[in-house]
Amino acid sequence: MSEQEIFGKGTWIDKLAHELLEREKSLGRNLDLLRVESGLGASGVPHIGSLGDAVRAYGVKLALENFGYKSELIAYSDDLDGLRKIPEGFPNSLEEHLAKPVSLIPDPFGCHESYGMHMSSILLDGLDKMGIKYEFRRAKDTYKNGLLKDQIHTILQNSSKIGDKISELVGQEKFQKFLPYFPVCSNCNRLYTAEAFEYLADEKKVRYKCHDAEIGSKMIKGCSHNGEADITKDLGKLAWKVEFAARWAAFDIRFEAYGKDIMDSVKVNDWVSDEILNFPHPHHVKYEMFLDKGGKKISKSLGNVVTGQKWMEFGSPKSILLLLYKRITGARELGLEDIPSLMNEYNELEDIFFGKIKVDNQAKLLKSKGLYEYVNLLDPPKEPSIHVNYRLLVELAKMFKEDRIERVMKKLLDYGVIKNPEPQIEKLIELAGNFADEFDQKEKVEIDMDESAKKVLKLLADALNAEEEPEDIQNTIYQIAKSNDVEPKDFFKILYQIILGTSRGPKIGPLISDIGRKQVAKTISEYI
RNA sequence: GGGUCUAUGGCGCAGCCAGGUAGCGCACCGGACUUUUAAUCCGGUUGUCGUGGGUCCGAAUCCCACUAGACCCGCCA
Repeated sequence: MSEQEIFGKGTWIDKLAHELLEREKSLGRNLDLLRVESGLGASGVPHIGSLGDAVRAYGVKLALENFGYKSELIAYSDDLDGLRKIPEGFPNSLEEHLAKPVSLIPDPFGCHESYGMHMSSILLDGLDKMGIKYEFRRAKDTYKNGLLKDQIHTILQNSSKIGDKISELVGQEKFQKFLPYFPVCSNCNRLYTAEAFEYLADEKKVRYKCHDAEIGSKMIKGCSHNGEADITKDLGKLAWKVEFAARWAAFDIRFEAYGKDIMDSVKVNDWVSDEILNFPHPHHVKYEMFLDKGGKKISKSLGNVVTGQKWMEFGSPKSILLLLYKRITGARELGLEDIPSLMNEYNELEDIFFGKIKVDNQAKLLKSKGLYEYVNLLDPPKEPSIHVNYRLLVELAKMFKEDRIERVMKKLLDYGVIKNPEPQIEKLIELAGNFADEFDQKEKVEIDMDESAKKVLKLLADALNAEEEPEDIQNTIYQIAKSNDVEPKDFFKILYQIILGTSRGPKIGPLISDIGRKQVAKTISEYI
């Protein structure tokens, strides 16, 4: 690393921003405002990967600002995207809206103006909760207001050249025959069924015919309508192979990250941007998809979505930011079970940042500190927060289901983990508690009990209910079992099953007094 | 057909992108505590970093080739 220069805060984000700046300088472009873009996608439930695209773009914006340039993040919702599949958990009534742009489909939950806005707002809400600032734009307004009209015009005039290039670059021959523009059929409101076959350049209109089309594995009926669409104001959209390019040129975008699944589209769009629209394409970075634990791509229409909202039930917003900023390369299998280690890793980074943990390697020290700053959106706290190991919290939360916050807090004070009950710890207990409830729901164990065991349980319940606190609960249990010819070993097992739902657990005497002996007595009596 | 990623103790992974003492969790072993088990705490063992070359004072890390697996694209977005 000696001959390697280190940029900014030493993370991949800084390196990327540096590359971007070098490129812009060599292109000789105006550097007054460097726009970065993130696409949102409004047809499926936005998962952590969609969030990642925007969060990382925002990171680049921060890095650019840190280098002294003005930058802004455009969050672009493609709400003219047609609905192709009904996502898991959505009503089948959506069937009639298949192939329609998502912004023209009513919100099945009735809380937003359209299906598309419902989906987008889930993502925007996630971004808001993480403190990401953005400028929101949407496809519907973009096309309606004719913001892309010049680019569409140029693209359609060059459509045969583009069609040939697409065929050459990615082997798709479709656009040698049809225009890379999908009008929304003015008669039935459907996209994709209307095939554009001629561009009337003087009038800026495309002629189309609405016919049956295969979307996914489904046949969508067209309405046979013959129509013309005005590209300056009617609804319709460019095919993806050329749409990015039009947007980049129109919005003056200098950076956009992309997932590897759309690599080919980006390749084509870069060419269109450079050669047809005469706008040097934005700088890119490619990232791998997040996979679920089985190695499958997280799909918006499958049930394996991890949304930001779901994540934040268990982990802090910073744990997501850490996940997304720690690296960008490499395929990653991701699940909610990764939250505990990320929560702890954040604490470790904070300790490094505040010098509580020594790191010898200077480059690594810089990088860790830099990462911590990015996770805090380059506005790190002045004081370290109070650290409590997340796994410990989960263990404690498993024990206390009632009055959880209060009881776990008391334990933490007893253990000397914290000195005072703080509101921020309450929040942590809440998160860890949710985690414990979600992942520790052991299937109701069939408890194997004979009559003598029940008798002993009854005796124990009575003892626990007595006004006088038994001196030594552990010993009391042992004695009761022994004097009634029940193996203490088996009896302990039964108690763990009743109290914790497992066949083993922490030492039972203290456990019972922690939970409250009357509470335990009550629980036990339900089994007698 | 095109492309990308992955390969690191028994298992699951981090470290690689900007080279400098190979790390973590689980498992395992020992100890402490325990009137049982477990939990907890302390300590410990476990590695030719997929194969072969190259660059370098120095490679898990960078470059090239190869092998195996996974995924994406070749509908649409």
